[in-house]
Order: sequence, then C-alpha cells, then structure tokens
Amino acid sequence: MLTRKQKELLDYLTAHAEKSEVSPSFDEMRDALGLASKSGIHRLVSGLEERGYIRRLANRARAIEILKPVTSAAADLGRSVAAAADAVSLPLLGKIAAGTPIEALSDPSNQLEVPASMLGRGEHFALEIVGDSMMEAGILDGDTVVIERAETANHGDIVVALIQKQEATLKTLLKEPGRIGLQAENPRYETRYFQTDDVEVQGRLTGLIRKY
Amino acid sequence: MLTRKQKELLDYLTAHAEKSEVSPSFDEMRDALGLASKSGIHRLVSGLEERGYIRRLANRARAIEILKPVTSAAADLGRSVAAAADAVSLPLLGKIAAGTPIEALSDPSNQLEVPASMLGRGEHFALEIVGDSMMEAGILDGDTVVIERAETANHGDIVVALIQKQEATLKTLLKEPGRIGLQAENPRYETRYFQTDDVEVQGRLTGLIRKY
DNA sequence: TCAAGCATGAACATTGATAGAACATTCACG
DNA sequence: CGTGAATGTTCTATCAATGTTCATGCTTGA
Repeated sequence: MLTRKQKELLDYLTAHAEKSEVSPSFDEMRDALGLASKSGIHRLVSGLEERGYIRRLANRARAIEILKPVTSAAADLGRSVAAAADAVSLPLLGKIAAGTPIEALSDPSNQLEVPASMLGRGEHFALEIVGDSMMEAGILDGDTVVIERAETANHGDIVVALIQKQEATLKTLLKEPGRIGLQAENPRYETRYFQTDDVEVQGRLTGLIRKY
Repeated sequence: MLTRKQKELLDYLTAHAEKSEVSPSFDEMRDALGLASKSGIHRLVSGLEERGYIRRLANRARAIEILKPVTSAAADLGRSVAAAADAVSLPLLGKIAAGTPIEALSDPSNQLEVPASMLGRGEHFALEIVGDSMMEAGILDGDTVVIERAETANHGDIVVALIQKQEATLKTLLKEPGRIGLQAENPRYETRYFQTDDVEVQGRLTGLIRKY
C-alpha cells in the first residue's frame, strides 16, 4: 500500500494513461500535484517503483509503466481477477513420501501461491515433500512441489505415481519393456519395478518451491 | 492463528485496503481500535508480520501489504480467488556462481514472480544459480534463488557473500572466532576461510524456485 | 556538436510516522 | 495462587515523507 502522495501520483498516472499513450514528464506530474519542483516527484516515483506499482527504464524520459493501476472501489473486483494472472493459487493437497499414501490435507484453506510461469496448461496441485528419497535430485524434505495432473509421462520424468492403487510416491519414472521402474534419487533407496498395470501416473513434476 | 486483537486489526486493515490503497498510519490504526497509544499497534503489527499475515517494507511508513486477507464469510468466495493470488515481481539481477562475480543482468525487464509469502521484510532480489557448488543443499544449476538484502547473517545461514570486494558467491556462512568460513555444500569444494573484514554479506537466502 | 527537454539527486527544513523500552493490568491455566 | 501471554499506557529517540532550491547529467534531434 501507499502513502497519500504516492497514491495521488498514481491516481494521476493511471488517469493519464487512460487518455494517452504518452507517459507524462516529471514537470507535468509536478504541475498535476501542484508542487514547485520535480524533486518531490522523483521521490514519489521512486517510492512507487519500490513498492511495485510502476516500472521504469533508468535514464529514459517518459518511460513509466503502470503495473498495478489504482482502481476505484467499484472497479476493484473486476480488476484484481485480471491482475491475478501473474500468480495462481493451487490447492495444497497433502504430503507425499516414499512408502506411504498421500496424507490428505483436506483443509481447503491450504493454498499455495505459485508464479503463473511455473504452470503448464492443465490442472495443477501442490504437495509437500516428506523424506529424503529424492535428495539427489535437489528435492528435499519440506519442499513444496507443483504437480501437473497427467495420466502419462515420459521415461525419465519425475512423477507422482500410485502403486497398486495404494501407495503414492514421487519418483523418477523408468519405462522399460514389460515393466515400469520407480527410481529414487538417493543411493540408499533401490529402484523398484512393477508390472505396467500396477503403476498409475497421477501427475508430472513441473515446479519446486522452497522457503528458508 | 491470531489473537483477538490481531484479528481485529487485520479485519480493519483488510477493510481499509479495499477502500483506499493508502495504507493507514499507526495513529489511524490506533483510533480504529480505540487505543490510547500507538505502541500497542506496533506490537500487533509485529505479531501479524511474524505470523505471516502481512508484510512490510522495513523502515517505510504506510507500507503494509496484506498477505492473507481475513474475509468475512459472505465476501469470501468472491474475494479469495483474486486476493489469494498475490505475487511480487522481483528483479532478476544476474547469475551467481562460485568463483566469479555476479554477472550482471542490468536489463530491468528481467523480473521474476514469486509468491508474496516467500518474502520477509526488506528488499529482495533474485539470482540464477550457475554451477553445482551447493548441490547437497538442494540448490542446483539453473535454479533461481530469492535473496533478502542484508548486511548480517547468522552462523549456518546461506548467504550471498562478497569476498574482498571482488567475488560474489552463494555459500553457507561459518562464523568463527577471528575468521569467516564460506562452505560449499558439495564435497568437491573446500571450505574457504577469510579474515572477517574480507567478507561482506550482501543478502540471505530466503527462497528457491525451480522449473522443470 | 549544441541546445532543448528531461531526469537525477544533493542539501536543508518541517511535519508525520515508526521503534521500542518500561511498567501496569487482565485473563487463562495448571 | 503463581506464571506467562496478551494487552494498555506513557514517553522518547529516530527515521521517513514531503516541500523547496539548485546543480548536474543523460538523450535526442537539429
């Protein structure tokens, strides 16, 4: 959120942008806010930039781009949906580990924000990693993985696999003639092989998020 | 979960944010909650921050961002879709590896969206990892790390360190009496030790994002 | 290359905001 | 009843936001 003057300037910039493609100069902004000098504008612009409301090219005239337009209260809902295109909330379905089924977290308030750029096309969800079985692939205990729901995957993909309709696990998929391998990325675990019918792919790994 | 007063304040902040975009000052919050002083507000704000409900820019007035808006039941469905998807764009400053300075990507259009919940307070930026020196910490070549700008860090933190004002590297910080160690998380690299003055902490690792 | 047009930002003053120590009160809980 | 957490209050130090002036520097086009 903003300070009063920052809001005033952002209002002006937003209104101006609707009328004209030309970004106002500092002098024009100064006049619009009734100041005597551009320095104050410079500071306000820097503040808006710091808070992520606008973006600028350094040392370029009239090069302000509005990232989050100010909206009157009425327009707010309509807008924020559009602006939300950058990030998406995924349901955090539970935890996954080798050797146990997904421990369901049915609490719908468990949502995870992920950058939109991390997603592919289909339906996605998130899981929290338990255990170290994928350690050497850089997937650690406590990490959150983003999964794209899928029934198929390629040899070598990391997938959420359901084994014999009981056990869900995150492993590297090995497609071999007549059988399917699920390989942990940790030398302490052995690759397990199953009949093709015993392994169902539930999704493919598309992203990973870790917080320290 | 919140205390009664924290919830009350968060309610006020959420309502305020819908109307105004201008963040309330501590005095305004004090009036809204009917307190006689701002110190109580200060504690509540700190509490909300600690619990991850809001985020603030360090040392900035009127700079509160709401991360988890409280929603009255009625408004919940309509809002949560939009409000939940709160992401922040960070500048992607460049690449970092052991042995070389940060290779600057000054192009400001290099931005990375990260979930707001990944950020602490203060200024953040992103770097792309080159090399395998932090492999065993689950930080792989090509990963993007989120760094919070900081001058200090604790023993054991993973930091961006500038060595002798020349070489920037991402390593585990070892604070020892009279010297500082920078430890790679890969047995193929040795821990290097420096005089305290030769190592400047530039930031702390706060998040990691990987795309497959 | 020079000038016009803009952007950058140092320096200083004033007012507004935040940080936090210190201490009292209330309330839940074993 | 003792303990600790949450809450209220007061007071003070420090820092941020804003307004102003003036000087400087970057870009662009003639």
